[in-house]
Amino acid sequence: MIKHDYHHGNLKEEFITIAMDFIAKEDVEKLTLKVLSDATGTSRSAIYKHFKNKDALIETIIERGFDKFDVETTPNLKDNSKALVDKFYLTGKLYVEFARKNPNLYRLLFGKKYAHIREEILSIKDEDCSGFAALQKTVEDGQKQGVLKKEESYKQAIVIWATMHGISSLIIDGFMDVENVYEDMYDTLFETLLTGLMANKVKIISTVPVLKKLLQPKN
Amino acid sequence: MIKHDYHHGNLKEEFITIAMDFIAKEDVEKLTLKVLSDATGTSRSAIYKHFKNKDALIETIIERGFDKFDVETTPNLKDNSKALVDKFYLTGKLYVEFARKNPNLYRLLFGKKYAHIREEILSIKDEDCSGFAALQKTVEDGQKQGVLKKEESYKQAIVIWATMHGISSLIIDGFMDVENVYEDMYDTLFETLLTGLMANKVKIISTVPVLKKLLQPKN
DNA sequence: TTTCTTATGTTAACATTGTTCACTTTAAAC
DNA sequence: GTTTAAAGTGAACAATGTTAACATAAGAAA
Repeated sequence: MIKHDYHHGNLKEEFITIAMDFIAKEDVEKLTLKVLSDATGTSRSAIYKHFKNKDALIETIIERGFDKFDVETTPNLKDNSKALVDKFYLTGKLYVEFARKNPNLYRLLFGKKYAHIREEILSIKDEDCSGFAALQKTVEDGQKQGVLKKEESYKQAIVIWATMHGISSLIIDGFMDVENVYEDMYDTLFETLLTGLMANKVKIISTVPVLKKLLQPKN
Repeated sequence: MIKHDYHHGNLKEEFITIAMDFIAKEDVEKLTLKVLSDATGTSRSAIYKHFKNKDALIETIIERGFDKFDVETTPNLKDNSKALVDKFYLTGKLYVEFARKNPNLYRLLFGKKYAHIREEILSIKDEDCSGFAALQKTVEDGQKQGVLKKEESYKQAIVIWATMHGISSLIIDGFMDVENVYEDMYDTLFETLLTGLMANKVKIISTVPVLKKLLQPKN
């Protein structure tokens, strides 16, 4: 007679941890209930005592994922000790680096497959707390300071996001072999973006080397 | 005794057609062998007489998909009757519109899930024929004409692609409700991109209204 | 302490998935 | 006309998510 460990303790949290660790290494598609039951030493149906179904676990993963994403990226935007363009530069870099370091999680958060779950989560969350809201607010600050062109802030924010999302996706989905030239690529991308967004006649201050060079007055 | 239609005729091509039609409406993930067998009135294993496995069918779909994509987008880049910036503007627009009209196919072509199949296909195809090569060449033309900044053409091409891929992905993956303001959004995006890429001192000609306005000399 | 209830686990079973295998039928080559 | 290979069939497999009936353990109630 095999002795079973009933009442594992904190099995629910353990499922979540294992799932997140798994996604850190492999694609969400490969995360099966068997993976979870094997890792916890439970049966394949044990999870249903803690989650309604697999999607409910995924939902939790997405929530945690967005928390992690927010913690690693948005604080920069709100750090007013930094020059405005530097905030954009650094936050953008952190964005791309998050995607590079957590490709499977990034795809889970920003891909199509679980869009229905994401939308449910984001509709509940306070919209003003989202990263995009912080981005848009920073764009508005930039316009007030005369650094950015006067334009609908929503549209400018989308342009910035699309740029960062684009380069991140190309990298993690296998279209670029940029392990080495990644920083160089990012600088070119950001220079182009910032140049396109900037207003003309204002002196802009930055402490980021590549931006200093870009922003120094020409002829 | 049921009479079976042995030797269907062109079942292989029919599988491909049905699969492409399916993807035009629903996500690749929902394309099962049962869908194909039901639609053709065959058994679920019939497909194995024409394709090694499901992935082999997907491979064919991806090949056809890239053909379709190339036909609908790249010819513009090679049309030298158009002004250079207009080529970029129009091709970019066609790119985003392709994604909007064929979201499931776009995701299949440019997503991660079947990246291994895509890479196999693209490694066989003549690289110089790819859309990216055409883009890079146009970038080089732009530099020669003094329209674009002198910069590594590869990097500039990546910047353009990332921008278009980013906005396309955001739209089709459910982050923007731009059914109405889509053209407006694209114009803003393109203006920003072009402004960032342009060289300074050259008069640039365009017949696209929004670009005319952008390019007319200021101050 | 004993009993009851509920949370939390188990096993067995199901439909659906892609896939393989032995078999059957048809078309065409000889 | 016979043979052969191409192109279909159905049964079976393992893996998937899921459900249902059952088992156990922990803690509240007696």
